[in-house]
Amino acid sequence: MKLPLTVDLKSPLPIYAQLERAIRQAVVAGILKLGDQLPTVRQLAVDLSINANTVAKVYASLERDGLLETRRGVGTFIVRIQPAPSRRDRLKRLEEFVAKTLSEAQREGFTLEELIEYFKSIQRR
Amino acid sequence: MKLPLTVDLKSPLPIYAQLERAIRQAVVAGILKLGDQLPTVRQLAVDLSINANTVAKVYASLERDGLLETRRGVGTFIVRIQPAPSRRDRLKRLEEFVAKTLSEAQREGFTLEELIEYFKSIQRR
DNA sequence: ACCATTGTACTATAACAATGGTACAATAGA
DNA sequence: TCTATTGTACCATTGTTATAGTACAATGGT
Repeated sequence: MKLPLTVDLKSPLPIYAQLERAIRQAVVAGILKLGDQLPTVRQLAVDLSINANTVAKVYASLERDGLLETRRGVGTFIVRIQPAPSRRDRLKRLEEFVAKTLSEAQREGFTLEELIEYFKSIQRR
Repeated sequence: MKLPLTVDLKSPLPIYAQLERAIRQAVVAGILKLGDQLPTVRQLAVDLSINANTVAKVYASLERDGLLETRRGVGTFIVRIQPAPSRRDRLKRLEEFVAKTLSEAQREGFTLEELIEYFKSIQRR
C-alpha cells in the first residue's frame, strides 16, 4: 500500500510538523490501521526527499505521544488508534471539538455541507 | 476598532506567517476596509508581544503583494481588497483546514467516522 | 555466529526566524 | 524650523529547522 504522505518544502510550516500531521491524518482516515508498519525512516526520507533525521524525529515524537511503537531492527508500527476515556467525557470533548471546528470553519468561510462532503471523500479513499 | 489579530508563540507556524495570514483574513472578512490604517509596527509589536522587526517584515511583504501601502511618518494602509478567492484557492484552503482538523482529531482520539456522524447530526437539527 | 536491516545518537554545518538594539529617513503638525 | 511619529535598515545574538554524515544498538533471518 502506497501511503499518501507528502510534504511541501516551500510551506512555512516546518517539514516535521507537516509530516506529523499527515501521519495523524492517515490514522484517523483509516489508511493506517492498528499494527500497520510505517515506512522505515530511511525509506520515507528517500520517498519524501527529506532527511532521515527529520523522519526519525517525527517518529520519536509520535511514539512519545503513544501513537507509534518503534522496534529496533524491525520497524515502526501503529499501536493506538484511539484512547478510551469514559464515554461521557469523550462525548463532551467531541462536542467541544466539533463546536470549535465549526466556528473556525465559519470564519474561514466553509459551510457544514462542504466539510461533510470533504470528510466523506477522505473516508472513501 | 480593536483588531482581532493574534499570534501563537507555540505554534510551529512562524509568527510572520501567522500574522500575514491574520491580516489577509481580516481584510477578506471585512474587518479591515479599503483605506483603513493598520497599527504602527511598534504598536502592533507591543500588542502582540513580538518584535517590531517581525511586524515590519510582514508589512513589507504585504506591500510587495500590493495589499498595503506604507507611508513614512504616516502609517500603513489597506489599498487593495482581495478579490473573492478562486475555486482552486478555496479548495486548497479547505484541504488544509480539513488536514489540520483531522490531525487535531487524532490527537484528541476521535475517528473520522465519529466526526462525520456528529457533523451530520448537527446538520439534521 | 554472522550479517543485513532498522532505529538511535551523535557531530557539524547552514539557513531561517525572532529578538533587542541603534540609527536614519520621511512626514505631519505645532 | 523643530519635534514627535512612522517606516526602514542595519547589526549581533539566540534558538529552531533541516541537512549530511558517522557510528552504534537491537533485532531477525540465514
